[in-house]
Amino acid sequence: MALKIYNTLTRAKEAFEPLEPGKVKMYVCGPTVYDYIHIGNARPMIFFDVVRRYLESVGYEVDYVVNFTDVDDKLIKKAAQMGVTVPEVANLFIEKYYEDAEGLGVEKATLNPRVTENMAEIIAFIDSLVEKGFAYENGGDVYFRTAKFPEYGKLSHQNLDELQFGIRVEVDERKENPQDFVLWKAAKPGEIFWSSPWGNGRPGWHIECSAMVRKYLGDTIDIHGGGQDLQFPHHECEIAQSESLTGRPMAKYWMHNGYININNEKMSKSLGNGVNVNQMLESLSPQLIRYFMLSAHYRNPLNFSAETIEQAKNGLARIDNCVSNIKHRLSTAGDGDVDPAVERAVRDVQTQFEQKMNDDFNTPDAVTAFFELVNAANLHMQQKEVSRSSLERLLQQFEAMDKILGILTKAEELLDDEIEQLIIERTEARKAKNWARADEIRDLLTERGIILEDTPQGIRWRRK
RNA sequence: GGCGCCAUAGCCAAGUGGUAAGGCAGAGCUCUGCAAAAGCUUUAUCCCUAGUUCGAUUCUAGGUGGCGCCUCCA
Repeated sequence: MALKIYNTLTRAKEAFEPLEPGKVKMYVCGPTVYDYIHIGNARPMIFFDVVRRYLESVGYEVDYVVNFTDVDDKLIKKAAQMGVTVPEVANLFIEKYYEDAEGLGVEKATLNPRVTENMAEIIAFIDSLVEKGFAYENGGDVYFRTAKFPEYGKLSHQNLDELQFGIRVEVDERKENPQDFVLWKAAKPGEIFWSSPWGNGRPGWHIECSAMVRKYLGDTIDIHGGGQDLQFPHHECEIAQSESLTGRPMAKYWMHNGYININNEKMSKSLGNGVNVNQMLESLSPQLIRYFMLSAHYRNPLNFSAETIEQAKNGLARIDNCVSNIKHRLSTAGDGDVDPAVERAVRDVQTQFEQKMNDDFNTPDAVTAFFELVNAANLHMQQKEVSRSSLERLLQQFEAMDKILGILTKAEELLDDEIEQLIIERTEARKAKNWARADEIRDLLTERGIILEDTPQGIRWRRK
Protein backbone atom coordinates (compact mmCIF):
# COMPACT_ATOMS: atom_id res chain seq x y z
CA MET A 1 0.00 0.00 0.00
CA ALA A 2 1.31 3.35 -0.93
CA LEU A 3 1.51 6.32 1.36
CA LYS A 4 -1.65 8.28 1.98
CA ILE A 5 -1.77 11.67 3.62
CA TYR A 6 -4.75 13.52 5.02
CA ASN A 7 -4.86 16.83 3.25
CA THR A 8 -6.50 19.67 5.14
CA LEU A 9 -7.15 21.38 1.84
CA THR A 10 -9.41 18.64 0.54
CA ARG A 11 -10.35 17.11 3.87
CA ALA A 12 -9.50 13.69 2.57
CA LYS A 13 -6.74 11.14 2.60
CA GLU A 14 -4.92 11.33 -0.69
CA ALA A 15 -2.28 9.16 -2.30
CA PHE A 16 1.05 10.84 -1.83
CA GLU A 17 2.75 11.73 -5.07
CA PRO A 18 5.66 14.13 -4.85
CA LEU A 19 6.02 16.84 -7.47
CA GLU A 20 9.37 15.48 -8.42
CA PRO A 21 9.90 11.72 -8.24
CA GLY A 22 12.07 10.66 -5.34
CA LYS A 23 12.14 14.09 -3.74
CA VAL A 24 10.03 15.73 -1.09
CA LYS A 25 9.94 19.41 -0.29
CA MET A 26 8.59 19.98 3.14
CA TYR A 27 8.10 23.12 5.19
CA VAL A 28 6.89 23.29 8.76
CA CYS A 29 6.21 26.53 10.57
CA GLY A 30 8.70 26.84 13.38
CA PRO A 31 8.60 28.72 16.64
CA THR A 32 8.56 32.40 17.40
CA VAL A 33 11.72 32.56 19.44
CA TYR A 34 10.69 34.77 22.31
CA ASP A 35 10.72 32.08 25.01
CA TYR A 36 11.59 28.49 25.73
CA ILE A 37 9.67 26.02 23.63
CA HIS A 38 6.85 24.20 25.36
CA ILE A 39 5.24 20.83 25.11
CA GLY A 40 2.82 22.13 22.50
CA ASN A 41 5.71 23.04 20.23
CA ALA A 42 7.20 19.63 20.85
CA ARG A 43 4.35 17.80 19.17
CA PRO A 44 4.84 19.09 15.62
CA MET A 45 8.60 18.93 16.13
CA ILE A 46 8.45 15.25 16.98
CA PHE A 47 5.67 14.33 14.62
CA PHE A 48 7.12 15.98 11.53
CA ASP A 49 10.51 14.60 12.48
CA VAL A 50 8.91 11.17 12.23
CA VAL A 51 7.29 12.07 8.91
CA ARG A 52 10.62 13.18 7.60
CA ARG A 53 12.42 10.08 8.86
CA TYR A 54 9.76 7.83 7.40
CA LEU A 55 9.88 9.49 3.99
CA GLU A 56 13.64 9.11 4.02
CA SER A 57 13.40 5.49 5.07
CA VAL A 58 11.26 4.66 2.06
CA GLY A 59 13.78 6.28 -0.21
CA TYR A 60 12.84 9.91 -0.64
CA GLU A 61 15.35 12.68 -0.52
CA VAL A 62 13.72 15.17 1.82
CA ASP A 63 14.32 18.89 1.84
CA TYR A 64 13.02 19.84 5.25
CA VAL A 65 12.79 23.52 6.14
CA VAL A 66 11.71 24.85 9.52
CA ASN A 67 11.83 28.60 10.04
CA PHE A 68 12.45 30.78 13.05
CA THR A 69 10.30 33.85 13.52
CA ASP A 70 12.92 36.08 15.05
CA VAL A 71 11.19 39.44 14.91
CA ASP A 72 7.64 40.27 15.93
CA ASP A 73 5.64 41.98 18.66
CA LYS A 74 6.33 39.29 21.24
CA LEU A 75 10.06 39.51 20.71
CA ILE A 76 9.96 43.28 20.92
CA LYS A 77 8.06 43.06 24.17
CA LYS A 78 10.38 40.44 25.57
CA ALA A 79 13.47 42.41 24.66
CA ALA A 80 12.07 45.43 26.47
CA GLN A 81 11.35 43.29 29.54
CA MET A 82 14.80 41.77 29.57
CA GLY A 83 16.51 45.02 28.75
CA VAL A 84 18.27 43.57 25.74
CA THR A 85 17.91 43.85 21.98
CA VAL A 86 15.55 41.82 19.81
CA PRO A 87 18.39 39.90 18.12
CA GLU A 88 19.77 39.03 21.53
CA VAL A 89 16.44 37.56 22.57
CA ALA A 90 16.22 35.65 19.32
CA ASN A 91 19.73 34.28 19.54
CA LEU A 92 19.21 33.14 23.09
CA PHE A 93 16.03 31.23 22.38
CA ILE A 94 17.23 29.82 19.09
CA GLU A 95 20.11 28.35 21.03
CA LYS A 96 17.65 26.96 23.58
CA TYR A 97 15.53 25.59 20.75
CA TYR A 98 18.43 23.63 19.37
CA GLU A 99 19.21 22.24 22.81
CA ASP A 100 15.63 21.15 23.32
CA ALA A 101 15.27 19.75 19.82
CA GLU A 102 18.36 17.65 20.36
CA GLY A 103 17.00 16.67 23.76
CA LEU A 104 13.87 15.40 22.05
CA GLY A 105 15.86 13.37 19.57
CA VAL A 106 14.66 15.56 16.70
CA GLU A 107 16.98 15.45 13.75
CA LYS A 108 18.17 18.76 12.39
CA ALA A 109 16.15 20.20 9.57
CA THR A 110 17.89 20.69 6.27
CA LEU A 111 17.63 24.39 6.92
CA ASN A 112 16.38 26.74 9.65
CA PRO A 113 16.08 30.12 7.97
CA ARG A 114 15.34 33.25 9.95
CA VAL A 115 13.05 36.10 9.06
CA THR A 116 15.68 38.73 9.65
CA GLU A 117 18.04 37.04 7.22
CA ASN A 118 15.46 37.22 4.47
CA MET A 119 14.37 40.83 4.58
CA ALA A 120 15.28 41.55 0.99
CA GLU A 121 13.15 38.66 -0.25
CA ILE A 122 10.26 39.60 2.00
CA ILE A 123 10.28 43.22 0.85
CA ALA A 124 10.54 42.19 -2.78
CA PHE A 125 7.63 39.79 -2.25
CA ILE A 126 5.43 42.51 -0.79
CA ASP A 127 6.52 44.93 -3.48
CA SER A 128 5.36 42.56 -6.18
CA LEU A 129 2.03 42.10 -4.48
CA VAL A 130 1.54 45.87 -4.34
CA GLU A 131 2.52 46.14 -7.97
CA LYS A 132 0.02 43.47 -8.97
CA GLY A 133 -2.74 45.17 -7.00
CA PHE A 134 -2.97 42.44 -4.33
CA ALA A 135 -1.73 44.80 -1.66
CA TYR A 136 -1.95 48.47 -0.73
CA GLU A 137 -0.06 50.84 1.48
CA ASN A 138 -1.68 53.05 4.05
CA GLY A 139 0.22 55.16 6.56
CA GLY A 140 3.39 53.10 6.35
CA ASP A 141 1.53 49.80 6.72
CA VAL A 142 0.95 47.48 3.82
CA TYR A 143 -2.12 45.25 3.72
CA PHE A 144 -3.17 42.31 1.62
CA ARG A 145 -6.34 42.98 -0.34
CA THR A 146 -8.29 39.80 0.32
CA ALA A 147 -11.07 40.90 -2.02
CA LYS A 148 -8.62 40.31 -4.87
CA PHE A 149 -8.14 36.67 -3.91
CA PRO A 150 -11.50 34.92 -4.21
CA GLU A 151 -10.09 31.65 -2.94
CA TYR A 152 -9.33 33.16 0.44
CA GLY A 153 -10.73 30.69 2.98
CA LYS A 154 -10.24 27.56 0.89
CA LEU A 155 -7.88 25.90 3.36
CA SER A 156 -9.88 26.45 6.50
CA HIS A 157 -13.13 26.21 4.53
CA GLN A 158 -14.30 29.50 5.87
CA ASN A 159 -16.81 31.69 4.19
CA LEU A 160 -15.58 35.26 4.34
CA ASP A 161 -19.06 36.68 4.85
CA GLU A 162 -19.59 34.49 7.87
CA LEU A 163 -16.36 35.17 9.66
CA GLN A 164 -16.72 37.41 12.63
CA PHE A 165 -14.10 40.04 12.35
CA GLY A 166 -13.23 42.36 15.13
CA ILE A 167 -14.64 40.11 17.84
CA ARG A 168 -11.33 39.21 19.37
CA VAL A 169 -9.07 41.87 18.04
CA GLU A 170 -10.06 45.38 17.13
CA VAL A 171 -10.20 46.01 13.41
CA ASP A 172 -7.64 48.48 12.19
CA GLU A 173 -9.40 51.35 10.47
CA ARG A 174 -6.62 51.67 7.94
CA LYS A 175 -7.77 48.46 6.28
CA GLU A 176 -10.05 48.58 3.26
CA ASN A 177 -11.76 45.47 4.53
CA PRO A 178 -11.71 43.96 7.98
CA GLN A 179 -10.43 40.66 6.61
CA ASP A 180 -7.37 42.27 5.05
CA PHE A 181 -4.18 41.38 6.88
CA VAL A 182 -0.91 43.16 7.36
CA LEU A 183 2.13 42.44 5.21
CA TRP A 184 4.32 45.23 6.48
CA LYS A 185 4.04 47.05 9.75
CA ALA A 186 5.35 50.59 10.22
CA ALA A 187 7.75 50.84 13.14
CA LYS A 188 6.73 52.75 16.20
CA PRO A 189 9.36 55.01 17.73
CA GLY A 190 12.12 53.01 19.34
CA GLU A 191 11.17 49.71 17.69
CA ILE A 192 13.55 47.65 15.63
CA PHE A 193 13.06 48.34 11.92
CA TRP A 194 14.19 47.70 8.38
CA SER A 195 13.87 50.29 5.71
CA SER A 196 11.48 49.63 2.86
CA PRO A 197 9.70 51.43 0.02
CA TRP A 198 6.92 52.15 2.53
CA GLY A 199 9.19 53.50 5.22
CA ASN A 200 10.77 51.90 8.27
CA GLY A 201 9.05 48.85 9.62
CA ARG A 202 9.00 45.09 9.88
CA PRO A 203 7.18 42.23 8.16
CA GLY A 204 3.77 40.98 9.18
CA TRP A 205 3.62 37.47 10.50
CA HIS A 206 2.40 35.56 7.45
CA ILE A 207 4.60 37.00 4.75
CA GLU A 208 7.82 35.51 6.09
CA CYS A 209 6.73 31.95 5.42
CA SER A 210 5.55 32.77 1.91
CA ALA A 211 8.88 34.40 1.13
CA MET A 212 11.02 31.69 2.69
CA VAL A 213 9.09 28.79 1.21
CA ARG A 214 9.52 30.31 -2.21
CA LYS A 215 13.17 31.14 -1.75
CA TYR A 216 14.30 27.85 -0.29
CA LEU A 217 11.89 25.33 -1.76
CA GLY A 218 10.13 26.89 -4.73
CA ASP A 219 6.71 28.11 -5.85
CA THR A 220 4.99 24.84 -5.07
CA ILE A 221 6.11 22.43 -2.39
CA ASP A 222 4.94 18.97 -1.43
CA ILE A 223 4.10 19.21 2.24
CA HIS A 224 3.36 22.22 4.37
CA GLY A 225 2.71 21.52 8.02
CA GLY A 226 2.10 23.00 11.43
CA GLY A 227 -0.24 23.03 14.37
CA GLN A 228 -3.93 23.07 13.63
CA ASP A 229 -4.22 26.57 15.03
CA LEU A 230 -2.09 27.79 12.16
CA GLN A 231 -4.70 26.66 9.67
CA PHE A 232 -6.47 29.95 10.05
CA PRO A 233 -5.38 32.61 9.66
CA HIS A 234 -1.70 31.87 9.19
CA HIS A 235 -1.70 29.26 6.48
CA GLU A 236 -4.73 30.77 4.81
CA CYS A 237 -2.84 34.03 4.48
CA GLU A 238 0.26 32.31 3.23
CA ILE A 239 -1.79 30.75 0.48
CA ALA A 240 -3.31 34.10 -0.44
CA GLN A 241 0.08 35.78 -0.66
CA SER A 242 1.96 33.05 -2.45
CA GLU A 243 -0.70 32.04 -4.91
CA SER A 244 -1.50 35.64 -5.78
CA LEU A 245 2.11 36.18 -6.61
CA THR A 246 2.97 32.99 -8.43
CA GLY A 247 -0.39 31.89 -9.75
CA ARG A 248 0.51 28.38 -8.62
CA PRO A 249 -0.63 26.25 -5.70
CA MET A 250 1.58 26.85 -2.71
CA ALA A 251 1.61 23.31 -1.40
CA LYS A 252 0.18 20.02 -2.50
CA TYR A 253 -0.51 18.57 0.94
CA TRP A 254 -1.36 20.58 4.04
CA MET A 255 -0.92 18.74 7.31
CA HIS A 256 -1.98 19.93 10.74
CA ASN A 257 -1.37 18.31 14.09
CA GLY A 258 -3.80 18.50 17.00
CA TYR A 259 -3.34 20.15 20.34
CA ILE A 260 -1.85 18.91 23.54
CA ASN A 261 -3.95 19.46 26.60
CA ILE A 262 -2.58 19.60 30.11
CA ASN A 263 -4.79 17.72 32.56
CA ASN A 264 -7.60 17.98 30.04
CA GLU A 265 -7.32 21.73 29.81
CA LYS A 266 -6.00 23.78 26.99
CA MET A 267 -2.52 24.95 27.74
CA SER A 268 -2.54 28.70 28.04
CA LYS A 269 -0.74 31.53 29.65
CA SER A 270 -3.78 32.61 31.60
CA LEU A 271 -4.15 29.19 33.19
CA GLY A 272 -0.46 29.14 33.92
CA ASN A 273 -0.32 25.45 33.10
CA GLY A 274 2.37 25.55 30.45
CA VAL A 275 5.10 22.94 30.43
CA ASN A 276 8.44 23.80 28.89
CA VAL A 277 10.42 21.17 27.08
CA ASN A 278 13.56 21.82 29.10
CA GLN A 279 11.64 21.33 32.34
CA MET A 280 10.07 18.19 30.99
CA LEU A 281 13.43 16.77 30.00
CA GLU A 282 14.64 17.02 33.58
CA SER A 283 12.38 14.18 34.63
CA LEU A 284 11.32 12.46 31.40
CA SER A 285 13.53 10.81 28.84
CA PRO A 286 13.39 11.93 25.22
CA GLN A 287 12.28 8.45 24.22
CA LEU A 288 9.44 8.55 26.69
CA ILE A 289 8.26 11.91 25.41
CA ARG A 290 8.38 10.65 21.86
CA TYR A 291 6.58 7.45 22.76
CA PHE A 292 3.93 9.49 24.52
CA MET A 293 3.50 11.88 21.60
CA LEU A 294 3.29 9.08 19.07
CA SER A 295 0.85 7.01 21.08
CA ALA A 296 -2.07 9.06 19.77
CA HIS A 297 -2.83 9.89 16.18
CA TYR A 298 -1.32 13.24 15.22
CA ARG A 299 -4.63 14.79 14.25
CA ASN A 300 -6.26 13.93 17.57
CA PRO A 301 -5.86 15.86 20.76
CA LEU A 302 -3.49 14.39 23.31
CA ASN A 303 -3.73 14.81 27.04
CA PHE A 304 -0.61 15.29 29.12
CA SER A 305 -1.07 14.29 32.74
CA ALA A 306 0.70 12.39 35.49
CA GLU A 307 -1.45 9.38 34.71
CA THR A 308 -0.97 9.29 30.95
CA ILE A 309 2.77 9.76 31.40
CA GLU A 310 2.88 6.95 33.96
CA GLN A 311 1.08 4.68 31.53
CA ALA A 312 3.47 5.62 28.78
CA LYS A 313 6.42 4.95 31.06
CA ASN A 314 5.18 1.46 31.86
CA GLY A 315 4.32 0.67 28.27
CA LEU A 316 7.69 1.77 27.01
CA ALA A 317 9.41 -0.23 29.75
CA ARG A 318 7.86 -3.38 28.30
CA ILE A 319 9.49 -2.68 24.97
CA ASP A 320 12.81 -1.65 26.47
CA ASN A 321 12.88 -4.72 28.70
CA CYS A 322 12.33 -6.94 25.76
CA VAL A 323 15.16 -5.41 23.78
CA SER A 324 17.60 -5.59 26.66
CA ASN A 325 16.53 -9.14 27.42
CA ILE A 326 17.27 -10.12 23.85
CA LYS A 327 20.69 -8.54 24.14
CA HIS A 328 21.37 -10.35 27.39
CA ARG A 329 20.40 -13.63 25.79
CA LEU A 330 22.80 -13.06 22.94
CA SER A 331 25.87 -14.10 24.94
CA THR A 332 24.52 -17.58 25.60
CA ALA A 333 22.80 -18.12 22.26
CA GLY A 334 23.93 -20.84 19.89
CA ASP A 335 24.62 -21.07 16.21
CA GLY A 336 22.05 -21.88 13.62
CA ASP A 337 19.65 -20.24 11.22
CA VAL A 338 16.92 -17.81 11.96
CA ASP A 339 13.95 -19.62 13.43
CA PRO A 340 11.14 -19.76 10.84
CA ALA A 341 8.62 -18.52 13.40
CA VAL A 342 10.84 -15.54 14.15
CA GLU A 343 11.31 -14.83 10.49
CA ARG A 344 7.57 -14.91 9.93
CA ALA A 345 6.87 -12.70 12.91
CA VAL A 346 9.46 -10.16 11.85
CA ARG A 347 8.04 -9.96 8.37
CA ASP A 348 4.49 -9.61 9.62
CA VAL A 349 5.51 -6.85 11.97
CA GLN A 350 7.41 -5.01 9.27
CA THR A 351 4.42 -5.23 6.94
CA GLN A 352 2.11 -4.02 9.63
CA PHE A 353 4.43 -1.17 10.52
CA GLU A 354 4.66 0.01 6.93
CA GLN A 355 0.96 -0.29 6.30
CA LYS A 356 0.12 1.74 9.34
CA MET A 357 2.69 4.41 8.63
CA ASN A 358 1.44 4.55 5.07
CA ASP A 359 -2.04 5.18 6.36
CA ASP A 360 -1.58 8.85 7.15
CA PHE A 361 1.18 8.13 9.66
CA ASN A 362 -0.84 6.04 12.05
CA THR A 363 1.85 6.04 14.72
CA PRO A 364 -0.33 4.50 17.47
CA ASP A 365 -0.66 1.40 15.32
CA ALA A 366 3.01 1.59 14.43
CA VAL A 367 3.70 1.43 18.17
CA THR A 368 1.41 -1.58 18.33
CA ALA A 369 3.73 -3.22 15.81
CA PHE A 370 6.48 -2.86 18.42
CA PHE A 371 4.33 -4.71 20.91
CA GLU A 372 3.60 -7.49 18.44
CA LEU A 373 7.31 -7.91 18.01
CA VAL A 374 7.84 -7.84 21.77
CA ASN A 375 5.36 -10.63 22.19
CA ALA A 376 6.91 -12.71 19.42
CA ALA A 377 10.39 -12.18 20.89
CA ASN A 378 9.33 -13.04 24.43
CA LEU A 379 7.62 -16.19 23.26
CA HIS A 380 10.64 -17.20 21.28
CA MET A 381 12.93 -16.63 24.22
CA GLN A 382 10.94 -19.05 26.32
CA GLN A 383 12.67 -21.78 24.38
CA LYS A 384 15.69 -23.34 26.02
CA GLU A 385 17.89 -23.02 22.97
CA VAL A 386 17.84 -20.02 20.73
CA SER A 387 20.17 -19.02 17.93
CA ARG A 388 22.13 -15.82 17.80
CA SER A 389 20.85 -15.20 14.30
CA SER A 390 17.25 -15.31 15.47
CA LEU A 391 17.96 -12.80 18.22
CA GLU A 392 19.82 -10.57 15.85
CA ARG A 393 16.98 -10.72 13.39
CA LEU A 394 14.63 -9.51 16.12
CA LEU A 395 16.97 -6.73 17.17
CA GLN A 396 17.39 -5.68 13.59
CA GLN A 397 13.65 -5.25 13.23
CA PHE A 398 13.40 -3.25 16.43
CA GLU A 399 16.13 -0.98 15.19
CA ALA A 400 14.60 -0.58 11.76
CA MET A 401 11.34 0.66 13.26
CA ASP A 402 13.10 2.68 15.90
CA LYS A 403 15.09 4.52 13.30
CA ILE A 404 11.79 6.14 12.42
CA LEU A 405 10.05 6.55 15.77
CA GLY A 406 13.08 6.96 18.02
CA ILE A 407 11.45 5.57 21.15
CA LEU A 408 13.86 2.90 22.37
CA THR A 409 16.03 3.79 25.30
CA LYS A 410 19.56 3.72 24.01
CA ALA A 411 21.68 3.95 27.13
CA GLU A 412 23.79 0.85 27.42
CA GLU A 413 25.69 2.05 30.45
CA LEU A 414 28.38 0.10 32.15
CA LEU A 415 28.27 -0.81 35.79
CA ASP A 416 30.94 0.45 38.11
CA ASP A 417 33.33 -2.03 39.66
CA GLU A 418 31.72 -2.07 43.05
CA ILE A 419 28.37 -3.11 41.64
CA GLU A 420 30.04 -5.62 39.39
CA GLN A 421 31.70 -7.15 42.44
CA LEU A 422 28.42 -7.37 44.30
CA ILE A 423 26.82 -9.18 41.41
CA ILE A 424 29.66 -11.67 41.34
CA GLU A 425 29.39 -12.15 45.06
CA ARG A 426 25.67 -12.73 44.75
CA THR A 427 26.21 -15.35 42.08
CA GLU A 428 28.52 -17.17 44.50
CA ALA A 429 26.03 -16.81 47.33
CA ARG A 430 23.28 -18.29 45.20
CA LYS A 431 25.47 -21.20 44.20
CA ALA A 432 26.06 -21.85 47.88
CA LYS A 433 22.30 -21.44 48.45
CA ASN A 434 23.02 -18.62 50.82
CA TRP A 435 19.68 -16.97 50.10
CA ALA A 436 19.94 -14.46 52.89
CA ARG A 437 23.12 -12.94 51.50
CA ALA A 438 21.78 -13.14 47.94
CA ASP A 439 18.64 -11.25 48.88
CA GLU A 440 20.63 -8.75 50.87
CA ILE A 441 22.76 -7.91 47.88
CA ARG A 442 19.74 -7.67 45.63
CA ASP A 443 18.05 -5.26 48.04
CA LEU A 444 21.23 -3.25 48.30
CA LEU A 445 21.38 -2.83 44.55
CA THR A 446 17.67 -2.09 44.28
CA GLU A 447 18.25 0.85 46.56
CA ARG A 448 20.88 2.06 44.14
CA GLY A 449 18.47 1.76 41.22
CA ILE A 450 19.75 -1.52 39.84
CA ILE A 451 17.26 -4.30 39.39
CA LEU A 452 18.65 -7.81 39.31
CA GLU A 453 16.87 -10.63 37.58
CA ASP A 454 17.89 -14.27 37.79
CA THR A 455 17.45 -16.15 34.57
CA PRO A 456 18.53 -19.58 33.37
CA GLN A 457 21.16 -17.67 31.38
CA GLY A 458 22.62 -15.95 34.41
CA ILE A 459 21.98 -12.71 36.22
CA ARG A 460 20.46 -9.90 34.23
CA TRP A 461 20.46 -6.34 35.45
CA ARG A 462 18.75 -3.16 34.40
CA ARG A 463 18.29 0.29 35.76
CA LYS A 464 15.05 1.24 37.38
C1' G B 1 -23.62 33.53 14.21
C1' G B 2 -20.06 30.63 10.76
C1' C B 3 -16.53 26.48 9.89
C1' G B 4 -14.88 22.07 11.94
C1' C B 5 -13.36 18.04 15.39
C1' C B 6 -14.38 14.40 19.08
C1' A B 7 -17.52 10.64 22.12
C1' U B 8 -14.82 2.81 21.95
C1' A B 9 -13.47 -1.24 28.79
C1' G B 10 -11.04 1.63 35.42
C1' C B 11 -7.34 4.57 32.25
C1' C B 12 -4.73 5.42 27.33
C1' A B 13 -5.85 4.26 22.29
C1' A B 14 -6.51 2.04 17.04
C1' G B 15 -10.08 0.12 13.83
C1' U B 16 -14.04 -2.14 10.61
C1' G B 17 -20.94 -2.40 6.67
C1' G B 18 -20.87 -8.64 9.24
C1' U B 19 -21.17 -8.69 16.41
C1' A B 20 -14.23 -4.78 18.61
C1' A B 21 -6.38 -4.40 17.82
C1' G B 22 -2.69 -3.03 21.20
C1' G B 23 -0.88 -0.85 25.82
C1' C B 24 -1.38 0.58 31.21
C1' A B 25 -3.73 -0.73 35.71
C1' G B 26 -6.38 -4.90 38.45
C1' A B 27 -7.32 -10.34 39.47
C1' G B 28 -5.86 -15.57 39.02
C1' C B 29 -2.32 -19.22 37.39
C1' U B 30 2.69 -20.95 35.49
C1' C B 31 7.87 -20.36 35.89
C1' U B 32 11.33 -18.80 40.22
C1' G B 33 14.91 -20.67 46.50
C1' C B 34 12.07 -15.96 47.06
C1' A B 35 11.60 -12.18 43.54
C1' A B 36 11.83 -9.77 38.89
C1' A B 37 11.12 -10.40 33.84
C1' A B 38 8.15 -13.37 30.83
C1' G B 39 4.00 -16.57 29.45
C1' C B 40 -1.19 -18.01 29.94
C1' U B 41 -6.26 -16.70 31.49
C1' U B 42 -9.64 -12.74 32.66
C1' U B 43 -12.40 -7.43 32.12
C1' A B 44 -16.79 -3.46 26.39
C1' U B 45 -25.02 -3.66 25.58
C1' C B 46 -18.42 0.79 20.77
C1' C B 47 -23.01 8.38 24.19
C1' C B 48 -28.70 8.42 23.03
C1' U B 49 -32.80 8.18 19.38
C1' A B 50 -34.63 7.43 14.52
C1' G B 51 -33.49 5.97 9.47
C1' U B 52 -30.86 3.21 5.32
C1' U B 53 -29.43 -2.11 5.14
C1' C B 54 -30.22 -9.08 5.26
C1' G B 55 -26.92 -6.88 8.93
C1' A B 56 -24.32 -0.45 11.93
C1' U B 57 -20.01 0.61 16.73
C1' U B 58 -18.79 1.81 11.53
C1' C B 59 -23.31 5.30 6.74
C1' U B 60 -27.50 9.35 7.16
C1' A B 61 -30.50 12.71 10.25
C1' G B 62 -31.61 14.60 14.99
C1' G B 63 -30.20 14.93 20.11
C1' U B 64 -26.84 15.11 24.40
C1' G B 65 -21.97 16.00 26.13
C1' G B 66 -16.81 17.75 25.38
C1' C B 67 -13.43 20.68 22.32
C1' G B 68 -11.03 23.84 18.51
C1' C B 69 -10.74 28.02 15.03
C1' C B 70 -13.08 32.77 13.34
C1' U B 71 -6.18 38.17 12.53
C1' C B 72 -0.45 37.23 14.93
C1' C B 73 -1.25 30.66 20.34
C1' A B 74 2.08 24.51 17.76
